[in-house]
Parts: sequence; structure tokens; C-alpha cells
Amino acid sequence: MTDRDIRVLVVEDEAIAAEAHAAYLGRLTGFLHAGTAKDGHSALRALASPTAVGTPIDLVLMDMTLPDLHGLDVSRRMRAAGLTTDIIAITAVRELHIVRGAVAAGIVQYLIKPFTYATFAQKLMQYRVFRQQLGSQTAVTSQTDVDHAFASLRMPTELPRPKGLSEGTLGAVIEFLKLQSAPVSSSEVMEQLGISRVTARRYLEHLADTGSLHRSPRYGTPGRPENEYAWKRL
Amino acid sequence: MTDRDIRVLVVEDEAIAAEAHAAYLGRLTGFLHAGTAKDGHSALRALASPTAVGTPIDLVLMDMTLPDLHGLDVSRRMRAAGLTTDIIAITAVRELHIVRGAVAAGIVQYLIKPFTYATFAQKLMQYRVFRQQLGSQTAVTSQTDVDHAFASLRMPTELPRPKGLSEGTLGAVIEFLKLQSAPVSSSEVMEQLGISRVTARRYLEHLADTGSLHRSPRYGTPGRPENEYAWKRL
DNA sequence: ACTGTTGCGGTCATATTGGTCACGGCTGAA
DNA sequence: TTCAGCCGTGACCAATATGACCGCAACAGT
Repeated sequence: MTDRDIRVLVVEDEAIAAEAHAAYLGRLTGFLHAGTAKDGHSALRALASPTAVGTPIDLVLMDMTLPDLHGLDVSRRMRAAGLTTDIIAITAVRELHIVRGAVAAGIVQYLIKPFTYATFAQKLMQYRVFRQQLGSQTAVTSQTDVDHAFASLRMPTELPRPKGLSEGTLGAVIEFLKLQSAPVSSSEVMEQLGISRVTARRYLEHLADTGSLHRSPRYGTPGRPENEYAWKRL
Repeated sequence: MTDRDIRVLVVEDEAIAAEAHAAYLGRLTGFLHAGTAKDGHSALRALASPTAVGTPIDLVLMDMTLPDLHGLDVSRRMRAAGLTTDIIAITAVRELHIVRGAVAAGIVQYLIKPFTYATFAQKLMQYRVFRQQLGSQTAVTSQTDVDHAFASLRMPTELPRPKGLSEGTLGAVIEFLKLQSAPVSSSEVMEQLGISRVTARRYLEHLADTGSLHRSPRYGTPGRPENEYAWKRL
């Protein structure tokens, strides 16, 4: 458990995505792509008879939307069968009860599609640290040990942002936008957050460019049309 | 889910410990002791028929060593029955495979006996924050949201102090911050404590990273925004 | 209907200020 | 004495506000 590669089963019905995940795994040291399952039942079979995919599986990259079973169901059946294999959920579904269910099913990480290689790598590295911390000893000795192991799993990741944008301001803008029911202009963001119009616009444009925001011009008033922005909720 | 008290079922065979847990719960705002189960089967019964203990249970404080079933078995049977109720494990057992099994069973916190009220309160408060973050919206909108929610379960227990930080200075900074009613900038900490701005920042950043401090940029003046820090009171 | 005017927001360059980094010195312990 | 750890210094970097200028649409007057 200490030094051996972590054997990973990819559960994903779309071939392209499955290959992408496998390729990502190949770029990471310490991980071994042990196999791929295209639906829930074959995943369960593969896990039940380890020889089918070579060796015992340590980790499952589980897509939530599968042709036969929901990923959560697969996870629950694994638990019911006594399997304690760790699971990382990979999904485009953002519904709250899915997240809650995933936590209850004992998933260790939750990855939202689409994700970059950097995000993927970060999550898996965190899992590796978690595994090493728990694996370095036969018995945990203190509350602190457990806390540290959990902390390595649950450390928030800072996704890369272009130059000129600070984390604090970006967070403030996002927070503000989420609270708004109607689209807002850069001027409104300016006066509500107490920042300059130029700064507000830089962040709004960035969020719009990265797809988090919906942007449309607002006509009807004299002057150059003003862009209005709305948080894109799924 | 948002404002209602979190209803807690205590699963513990020793009467004294069960009463202690209930008493601890009473001291915490936002939590309601909904009932006590003395063994695994009665716990499962209580969860299956919510009226037995009054109302649907939100959280289970689960002792691992029970007379009839192991706490992990109870958790697994809950999952198998489709229950997504959150579980906090309370145990004196420190064996590694128990911890691993607990993670797989979807427990959200792991408390090692004996523990102080402070530790108990901290874990439950963290759980409450986690619940609020996921409950404040019907759908999570980004990877960051999930990360932050998970991070709430992370321990703000001080990780081993990074190099460059001394015990004495850290204590002084914390002392100073606790006295402040308004947020302070690193410059203010500098002149009040007589240390350099760089040093002040080192400590402030560390405290902010470990979650003890709230950090936000201060706008309105030209130049790069100045960060202001405030002690985060529980 | 066409055209000039007006008003407002987008855009850009620049000044300003605090954050960041690397290095060096000081202090205490082995 | 040496070494590690903590702190200060100064140069550089990054994020912001400001103000001048530009572009576009509405409006009014011809």
C-alpha cells in the first residue's frame, strides 16, 4: 500500500472521455490505469472479480451518468457488497442532492466536468497524500492524525487565474453576482462593491470569457450600450 | 434545511457517555438532541421510522463499539437502505482499517475518544457550516463551491507551523487580533506590535490560510488594494 | 428622412500603493 | 563555533484608481 502504484478503474460510458481520463492518469506518477468499465454492471463485475482487470482496484473514477445504473447506485452497491474501495465522482451533474448523496456514499472527491488537467491532477494528488498519510502507520495515534488526513482530502484548490485578477476580488464579484436575480451592469457592481468601474469590468469580462457569466448589451438609454452580466445558473 | 435545528440521533450503549453527548449537544446552538439509541438495531429502527424519535434525523453521532453490531455495519446498512443521513463517528478505536472503512461509509467527521467539549464543539460547528454551504442553494454552480463545502469539514487545527513563524510572535498577533473590533491591515499590526510589515503579513497570511482569520481586500484608494484581517469568531 | 449633437459607457495609459521575493544579519541552541 | 531558524531591508511585482479619449446609440433639429 505504501509504494505500489495506485490502481485505478475508470467507469465512463463515453469512449472519448474514458480515453482522456486514462491519458490523464498516465501523466501522473504513482497511478496505474487498471481498466475501464463502460457501465455500472460491468464496473461491479470488475470490482468483484479483480483478476478480470488484473489486480485489486484501489480507486474508482466514477462517472455519475451511466447507461444502466446511476453512479450513486453503483457506489451504494459497492458499499453494500462490503467494498471499501475509494471513489472519486466525475460528473457534469451539479444538483445538490447528488452531492449530498455522494458524500453519504463515501466518495472522497467530487470533480465537476468539464475540468482541466490541472484540476484533475490536483484532486488525485490530494488523494495520494491522503492515502500516504493513512498508510504510513498501522494505527492512527491521535485526533490530529485523522484531522491531517482528512485535511489533505478537503483542502480547497485554487484554480489558475490570469494576471491582473486577485483572488479576493474575484470571489467578491462572484458572491455578489450570485445574489442578484436580475442582470447587473458594471456600474452597479462598481458602486455595490466599492471598486472602480474599470476593475469591475475586468472581472466581469473575465468571468464572461470563461463561461461563468452571460453577457448581453442593454439598449434603450442614450449613450453607448451598456453590457449587463448575469450569473449563468444551470 | 436552512434554519431549522439539526436533529441529532445519539447512538451509544454506555448511558453515561450518551448523556454526556446529549448534554454537549444542548450547549450548542443549532442542534437538537432528537433521541438516543443503545444499540445498532434500535438505531436502524429509529432511523427507519422517524416518528419513533420525533422527526427525521439529520445527523447521527455513531459510536463504533456497540453491543450487537459494529458502528461501521450500522452505517453500511443505513447506506444500503438508501439513507443519506450524515454520520459522525465517535470511537476509541484507532485502527487504520476502521478509519478507512469509515471514509468509505461516508462519515463526515471522525472523533476519537476521549475528547474535550472544545473538540466536540469544533467538529459539530464545522459540520454545521458544511451543511449551510450546501443548503444555501439548490444546485452548486462550480467546482469551487464543492471545494469550499468540503473544506468546511477540514480541521482548522494548526498544521505544523511553516518555517519562519515563531510561537511567541504568533501568539502576540493572535492576542492583538482578538482585541480588535474592526478589521485591521497589516500596516496597523506592524506599527502596533512593532514588527515589520513583511513579518506581520507572514503571520496574518498563515492565520488566514488555516481558517482562523477572515481576509478581504480594502478598495477605494488608488494603488494595489490593502488586505484587512479580522479574527473569525465561532 | 437625414444629420449633427449629446450623453454615457468602454478603452487605454499612467500614477500609486501594497504585496511578494530574495537575501543577509541577528540570536539562540547544540 | 557552527548551524538553523526568525526577522528586517530593499528591490521588484501586481492590482487598483484616475482621467483623458473613443465609440456608439438616442435624440432633436433641419
